[in-house]
Amino acid sequence: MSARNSIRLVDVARAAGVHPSTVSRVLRDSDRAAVRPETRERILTVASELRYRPNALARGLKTAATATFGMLVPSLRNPVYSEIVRGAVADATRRGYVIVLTEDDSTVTEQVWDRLVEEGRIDGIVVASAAPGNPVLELVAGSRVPYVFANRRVPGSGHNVYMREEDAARIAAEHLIGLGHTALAQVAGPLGLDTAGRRAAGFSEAVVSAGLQLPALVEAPFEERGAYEAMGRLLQSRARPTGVYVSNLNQAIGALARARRSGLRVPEDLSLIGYDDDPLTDFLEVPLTAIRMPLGELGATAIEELARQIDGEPARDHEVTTAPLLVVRASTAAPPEELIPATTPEPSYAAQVT
Amino acid sequence: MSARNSIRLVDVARAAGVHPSTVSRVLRDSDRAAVRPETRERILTVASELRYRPNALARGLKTAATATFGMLVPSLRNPVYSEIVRGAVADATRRGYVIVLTEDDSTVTEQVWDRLVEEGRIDGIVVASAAPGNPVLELVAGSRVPYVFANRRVPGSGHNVYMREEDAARIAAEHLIGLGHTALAQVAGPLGLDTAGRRAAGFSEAVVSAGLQLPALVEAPFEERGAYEAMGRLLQSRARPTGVYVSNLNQAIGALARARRSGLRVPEDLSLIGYDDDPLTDFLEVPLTAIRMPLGELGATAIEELARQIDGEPARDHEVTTAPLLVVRASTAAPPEELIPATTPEPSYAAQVT
DNA sequence: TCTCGCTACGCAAACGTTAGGCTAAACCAC
DNA sequence: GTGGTTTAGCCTAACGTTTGCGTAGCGAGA
Repeated sequence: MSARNSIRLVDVARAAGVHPSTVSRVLRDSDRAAVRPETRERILTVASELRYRPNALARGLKTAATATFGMLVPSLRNPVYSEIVRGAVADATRRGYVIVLTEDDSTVTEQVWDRLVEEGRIDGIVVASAAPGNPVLELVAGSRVPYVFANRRVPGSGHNVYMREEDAARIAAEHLIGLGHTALAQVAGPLGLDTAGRRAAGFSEAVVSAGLQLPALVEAPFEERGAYEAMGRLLQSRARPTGVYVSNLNQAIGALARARRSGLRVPEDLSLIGYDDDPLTDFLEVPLTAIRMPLGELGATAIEELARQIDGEPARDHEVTTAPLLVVRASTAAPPEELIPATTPEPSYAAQVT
Repeated sequence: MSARNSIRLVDVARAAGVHPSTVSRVLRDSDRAAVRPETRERILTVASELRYRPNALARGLKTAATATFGMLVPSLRNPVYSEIVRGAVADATRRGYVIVLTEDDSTVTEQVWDRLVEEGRIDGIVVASAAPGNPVLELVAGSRVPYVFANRRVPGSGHNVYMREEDAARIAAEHLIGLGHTALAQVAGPLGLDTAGRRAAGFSEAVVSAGLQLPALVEAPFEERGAYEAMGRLLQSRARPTGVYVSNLNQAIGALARARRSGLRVPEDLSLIGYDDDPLTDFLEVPLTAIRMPLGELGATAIEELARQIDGEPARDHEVTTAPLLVVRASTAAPPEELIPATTPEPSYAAQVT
């Protein structure tokens, strides 16, 4: 048992000449408790003079609330999740919560879940690592801790906080179409992942509803090498696309590398539009036109929904409605053949050029 | 007070027909307690059948230990800190700890400190955001929670976990010198920061001890724009350098942009070597030769030192001795004039080419 | 004067563990 | 058979809060 140094409630009570319960009431109930203003004042000043801080464990034990949230992310290497975490941490801090963060690499999922949820360390949990087959799905179902699936939805769960992936894909499609491209394709992420699936569907739908052919789609893992190979397949196909939407930053980088190695100039021969904006993309070999998503807001909204559930409100889905932002850089331009239709106006969503 | 659903110690005790304290002893003391193997077995099976998990708050209240560490990082946007956090989280998980993560943006430092330390939520804290004037320095001094300064040292604290920044800078210097450069310079970070200062000193020292002139040094903040301008100043100086060491990834990117805009070819006219490796640097306009640091190990070592302090051992400094790794890419080459000395061998540290 | 109803606080029992001390039985040697 | 030592497990008091309930004291109405 380590050193117990700090001031306790009873110390404040003694110093103020009242019973501990009165101190607790003054400190908790704000001004609803029946206590003389004079007494209240005395307690308050004594508490602050002694620099009293309530012990979180004792309080938590009594109230069954820890003021702590858990958060599971698939990887901190991915700046997308760093940004979501930032938003969540900031919002949690504002609300008086702290966040326990773990990388959910599935070798430790269950162990970490026990430690956080079953041992009562947290009041709620943000799961950003949901994917088909992840054991966390069963764990969530078998418990009654407040929870939220962030970014990656779990269909039917009613606990999803997500962004407008389809909109993002549509904006990408419209950007390419607006530039005059008609031969479009996409490098998609693993379609089993909710986000990847929605981006892919959104892109296809936007292209088709513009009257163009269903764009070719190649599925690839969310990293450079997979997209490099996927891009290779796209470029070898008979109907070589002039505009390609790539579903993730790392993929975009791999795709860019492949285009270069195929001797294609970007954007002169091939337009590339990516997803997941990052400051670094400004400095790529070809600065990447990309869609910037409201990631911080996603994280904050996840926390907000947890707070709602803790307030006793029923869980619900949240769509983060802040519009995805088209950031036009150098990787997109008109297609090589001059096929630009006369009256295809640039769409009217917000666009920022950096 | 929210729902109390889970199995408690007394439930296990009742089911096993023993006193709660016996259950506690069996579960805690492993095999040192005086309890019949038969009884122990019964308790163990009952506990696991009921899926008993001890309540962390109650246990923590009693033992004054939370199995939780706090961690303060300056920014999660910086992948360097993401990587340190990854290492720390992984090691903490292995040791049975969880990590509460916060971005220390100094508007909330004190509030977060109170919440974590003064309210007794954590057993120790990793401070990766130490910088002169940061209020956390006083808070640490005024408390007796176990703590570690990671990455950025606080001189004289005896609680530092840090990497061989000087070595990294020396390796960079030797690489440039080995290529034949004699006109060297560096873009340094804010010299008040421990890491930046050591990198700068290490570079200068290595250059001077190779018999070359003290290299020019320009100080700039750790971001693209500052380095862009710093690089401008370097390039305008009379003795324009042919080899430049840049102290941080973002700075390197800014420096690269500036070189390009000055019409200089990298590496033909100017060699650039950076710090802080990142997968993305492979795909920059000019893939960046850089020094890769053992960031994950740094994070893990910080946790290890916290564990040591908790075991009652006196705090001490740790140098992460894993050698910085030179990753040679395309941004460094021999200087434009053929001045390569005949017998300057490439230094013998580990080098990886990607 | 007696009750009633406030006001302002005290009392004590929790919350779920852990750990020091104790006791009863069993064992051993004499 | 007695006394001393183990062995195996129970009893109880914490850890620092919160909170339902109890109750003095007081003024007011009858």
